Amino acid sequence: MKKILIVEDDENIQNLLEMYLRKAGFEVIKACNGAEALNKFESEKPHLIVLDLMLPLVDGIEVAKEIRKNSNVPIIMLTAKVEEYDRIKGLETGADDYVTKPFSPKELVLRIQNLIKRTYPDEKIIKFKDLEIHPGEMRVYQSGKEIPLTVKEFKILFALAQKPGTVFSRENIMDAIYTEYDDVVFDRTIDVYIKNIRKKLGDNPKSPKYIESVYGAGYRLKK
Amino acid sequence: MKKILIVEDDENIQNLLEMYLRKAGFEVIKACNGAEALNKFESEKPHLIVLDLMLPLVDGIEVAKEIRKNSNVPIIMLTAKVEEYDRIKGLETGADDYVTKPFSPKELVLRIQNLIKRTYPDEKIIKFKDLEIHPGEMRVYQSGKEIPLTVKEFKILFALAQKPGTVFSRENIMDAIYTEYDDVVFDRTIDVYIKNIRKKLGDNPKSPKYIESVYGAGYRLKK
DNA sequence: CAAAATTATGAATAAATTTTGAATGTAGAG
DNA sequence: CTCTACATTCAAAATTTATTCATAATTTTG
Repeated sequence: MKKILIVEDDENIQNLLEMYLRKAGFEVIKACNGAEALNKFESEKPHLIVLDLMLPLVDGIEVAKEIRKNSNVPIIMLTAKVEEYDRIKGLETGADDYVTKPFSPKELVLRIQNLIKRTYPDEKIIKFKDLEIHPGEMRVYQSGKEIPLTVKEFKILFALAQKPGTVFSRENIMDAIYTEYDDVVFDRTIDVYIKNIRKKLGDNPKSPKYIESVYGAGYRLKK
Repeated sequence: MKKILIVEDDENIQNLLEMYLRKAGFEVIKACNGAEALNKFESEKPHLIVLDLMLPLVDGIEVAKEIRKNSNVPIIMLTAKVEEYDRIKGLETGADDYVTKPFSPKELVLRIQNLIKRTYPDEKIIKFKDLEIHPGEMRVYQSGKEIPLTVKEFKILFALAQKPGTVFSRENIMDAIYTEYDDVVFDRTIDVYIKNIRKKLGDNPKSPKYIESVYGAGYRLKK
């Protein structure tokens, strides 16, 4: 989960942004002037900074420069007017992107997401024995050959692969599969998923290569 | 290579500009009145328009307004005199920049290059199998032949093509299509777009060449 | 070893998702 | 205003997946 630092003295904008960003799944930290921004930057180490150009006391550009001395954290600059944008557009301000007020929160969120995605390249491919698990593609490859899994099957294998060797109870596994609470499913359903995954991977419960049954406890990947 | 539409009734200026622009690596289209300008704009989809304010029959401002109804293509307005510039400078004319006659062709070329750079930051043609996706022109070519897509269809295909192989949820896709937050659309609308894109590309959901359905998750381009 | 508990599995059924053709809504062009 | 293109919704059909169930197999325990 990515941390965003909002540096903005207008409390309304601050709160608006916070709301949208939280909704988009980000953790939010706030600062309302340059000094505070630098402090929070040091202590919280955010993954991205949204920085108002016009700040009390210290200019946003100065803040950006200061941060750039130690870090390449992506910075999105908020500018109040188009003229301001024109003023700075030629400058080396250290910002990675600009958004002009008034802005659409949705657009800002999109830009943030893009920049985050660009800066912190993707989810990691998990390798386990001859398996490759690609979360983005929702695909599993076995010795390079794709094994088509359903979404639930994929999620289970993915969950188990987070910690090979660790036992996952059926309840653990259900938590990984179901996003909603109300979806109560019979315990043994998991067994069927496991059976199907094993079948597709050519695995055998008696002498498993991948998925071990742990009697009375659950399942785990065999290390 | 960027296409510039010159709308100018003075043939000397037309030719002068054409020469300079070609030399600077642009493709040049010409029109000598408003009606022709609008036609060429439709058919040629230029990346930038140089528009004379004084035109026979229809005023340049009217042409600009007309174009602005459908497009944000950058427009540079040519004005004959400083007084004229004063007359229009406060108006919302839809122009992005103004150049006063007599002008130095070099300066105009510079301004065009700037505006192009600002408008089309790093436009890259995406190639995917036998498809070519041109973001600037909003066009898709299949084995060199243009496949006419609507704006939304184009945006979806473009979004998917950013990361072939990666699954895009319907929500992801909607984010790519809709810029405003309030524009909430029924989930299944995406399915219909996909259907239409497939139809136009001659793709088949059962054994897709391009767009794969991922049951329970979304869509992705088949790598 | 036998009883009890747990897991494995094939098959049946239920549920969910996708595909599609058609209907409806909407805005712009002529 | 009508015509057209596009966006959107709707609903039925086709497809795929999720879940349950019954029974067999296996493991644990005493």
